[in-house]
Amino acid sequence: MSLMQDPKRYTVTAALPYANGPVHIGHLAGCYLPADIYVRFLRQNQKDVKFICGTDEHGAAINIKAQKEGISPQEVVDRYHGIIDQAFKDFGIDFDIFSRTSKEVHHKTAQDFFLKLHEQGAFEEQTTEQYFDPEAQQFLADRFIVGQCPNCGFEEAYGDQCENCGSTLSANELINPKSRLSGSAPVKKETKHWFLPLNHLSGKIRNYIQAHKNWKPNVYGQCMSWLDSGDGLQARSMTRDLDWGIQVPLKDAEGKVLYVWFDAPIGYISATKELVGDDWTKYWQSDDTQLVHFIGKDNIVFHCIIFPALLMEHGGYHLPDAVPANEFLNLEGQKISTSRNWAVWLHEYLEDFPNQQDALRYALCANAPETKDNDFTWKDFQSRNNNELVAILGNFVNRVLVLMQKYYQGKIPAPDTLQAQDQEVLQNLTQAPNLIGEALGKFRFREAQTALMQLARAGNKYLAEEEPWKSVKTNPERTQTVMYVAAQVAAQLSQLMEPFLPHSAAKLRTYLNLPLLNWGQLEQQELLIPGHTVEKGALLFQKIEDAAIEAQREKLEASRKANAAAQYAPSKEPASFDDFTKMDLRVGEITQAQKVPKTSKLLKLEVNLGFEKRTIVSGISQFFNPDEIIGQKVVVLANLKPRKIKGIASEGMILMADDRSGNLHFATVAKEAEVGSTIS
RNA sequence: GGCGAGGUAGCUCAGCCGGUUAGAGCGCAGCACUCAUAAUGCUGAGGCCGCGAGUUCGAGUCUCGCCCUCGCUACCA
Repeated sequence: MSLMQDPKRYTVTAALPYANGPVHIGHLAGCYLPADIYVRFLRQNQKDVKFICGTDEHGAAINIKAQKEGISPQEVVDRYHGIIDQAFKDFGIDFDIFSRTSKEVHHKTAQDFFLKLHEQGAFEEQTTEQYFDPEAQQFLADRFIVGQCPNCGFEEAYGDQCENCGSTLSANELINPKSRLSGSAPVKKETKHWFLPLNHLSGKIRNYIQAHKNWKPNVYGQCMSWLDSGDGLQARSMTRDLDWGIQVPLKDAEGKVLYVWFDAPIGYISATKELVGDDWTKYWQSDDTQLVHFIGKDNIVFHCIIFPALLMEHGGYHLPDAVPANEFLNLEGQKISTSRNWAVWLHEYLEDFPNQQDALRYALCANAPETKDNDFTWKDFQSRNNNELVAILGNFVNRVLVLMQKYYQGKIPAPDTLQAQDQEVLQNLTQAPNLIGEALGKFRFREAQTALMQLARAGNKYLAEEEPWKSVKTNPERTQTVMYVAAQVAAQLSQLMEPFLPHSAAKLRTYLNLPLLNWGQLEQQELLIPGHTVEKGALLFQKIEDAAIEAQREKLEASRKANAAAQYAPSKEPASFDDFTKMDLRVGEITQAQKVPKTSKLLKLEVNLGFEKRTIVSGISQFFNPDEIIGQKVVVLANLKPRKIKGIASEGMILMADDRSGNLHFATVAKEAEVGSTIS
């Protein structure tokens, strides 16, 4: 989506951060930094733009966090809203509004939106059985149920996933489920919910997506993948049984709230209302507005399919024009993980590197995961800062300021006749705004920032070739010309840096006594007229020493060690001898093995137990080839109730050792043990 | 297993509506310079463009198959 279409105004949103934790560099690189750069660029172009964000404060995870810490959900979201808001301010992420979904205007907006859809008959009511806590008298969201993981035996698995083995679960699969509210055993009870059927919209959605073939391949591809998937688009429940969130505005909906994924994107709309009042419709319901959603790749489906579907059903809305989703940023080769504390938190970064937010902005933009997952390393961060920001950009500016002071007491000299090389540099200056602007219009932030840096490189090259420190002794007129040209480069940099490095750009402009100019004005060559005075200034960027980098790596290393230590599965509850004797454990021998078609983990085994042969389906094919395990002696749980897996009746279970890396090994017996032997 | 996105110099990444000798930054090796945070500039070495077929006068660039990484999804009792 380029600026060429020249819409009347822009609505730019950045994904609402979830208010149950602080934000880290992955969030910044993937979403907020590119959004901020884009918006600063639009503003510098005098565009009518509203940059919208805020915290997403509903949903079960916040409830849980509150319970864990013994405080109210409101206290949780208040705390993290504050931390996140401050972090964004510190990094210069310059929203027009940073709101929150707990605001009244949002509750009202979301409820009205829901009611409109309801009146239009957009929802299907469905009654299903859900777990209900009789003691707390409420239905339990998946995350409110704990129980034993059917995969790994972990006792504290949640109803949506097991944090020990990482598998995705449904609450019905948990063994001995317990309510996290009261600790009591939940009962199944019927409950009604409002589903948005997406299937009848699939044609419209497909047309909408296909009208945007220019979207990034990762975004377009994932949308089409959803539309083309075998089952098509499924109906999704837009409500939940929960007491934290936005009440479903219907009579028969006591204790039910809007699903966070319904309410969160509407938060963009509410925040716009809060910001501009009745004018909000211009930013959401007018086709001469360009609507851009910056998100991470985890949000693609919601922003490209579900949210547009909601807007379509409601009617009257302009649909998103661009969704420049980034991929993920890894940290030192590993996935960023909040729970494993494998992250660089923004607020902590600033404690360690005060006033160096532009260094991080620069490094993250230079290495942004625009087309694929990227890796952030502290060493790369250091070299970006030291070799590029300090050595190329900062150094060039400093050279100019120092020479200007030394030769002309800060007064811009009048140029003599411009030679070819002077004109070439000046021409570079007039072309740069377009070059950078075009890249930004296409959401190519790395490319844009590289073009900016090229200008500083050109400045250094120009000084090295013209050597004003030599000519000053022999040819004052020539020196004046060279310094005049060099000063123009510094001036242009102070303007073009603004979207990327706003703090340093502002500093530089004060050194140069320049205001922030419109992007359109930057094509004029003479930003600094002869006679204009510039200040002595100071260094724009600081070098980052090895010790500081080492300290950060040690911090991560500590997390790594803590994680490794915690990786043993926790001990289980005591069991009685009776419990144990219920298990019929036998020695068996694998006599046949073959892959189950269309699965990645399953092997169909035939196991000889001596008195009979059993068919057992086992999820081990990622660790063993069928051929290799024929003849393998194994321990079999023989009296496990048979169960059909992928249409095959599995009559027992092979016992496996599951190590801390998740590798499986056979629990086995001495070779001479006879098949069919009992184990006790 | 299905779907999607990637696999290009030691590292991080561009390039891909097919077209002469494949690019950038960092790192590395030389040289030059000293105004500058020992900063800068120049030159150079370094690439079976994941593997194998095919289409074409011509393929990182298109088609098919395979391998690897990441994501979604099915599956593990």
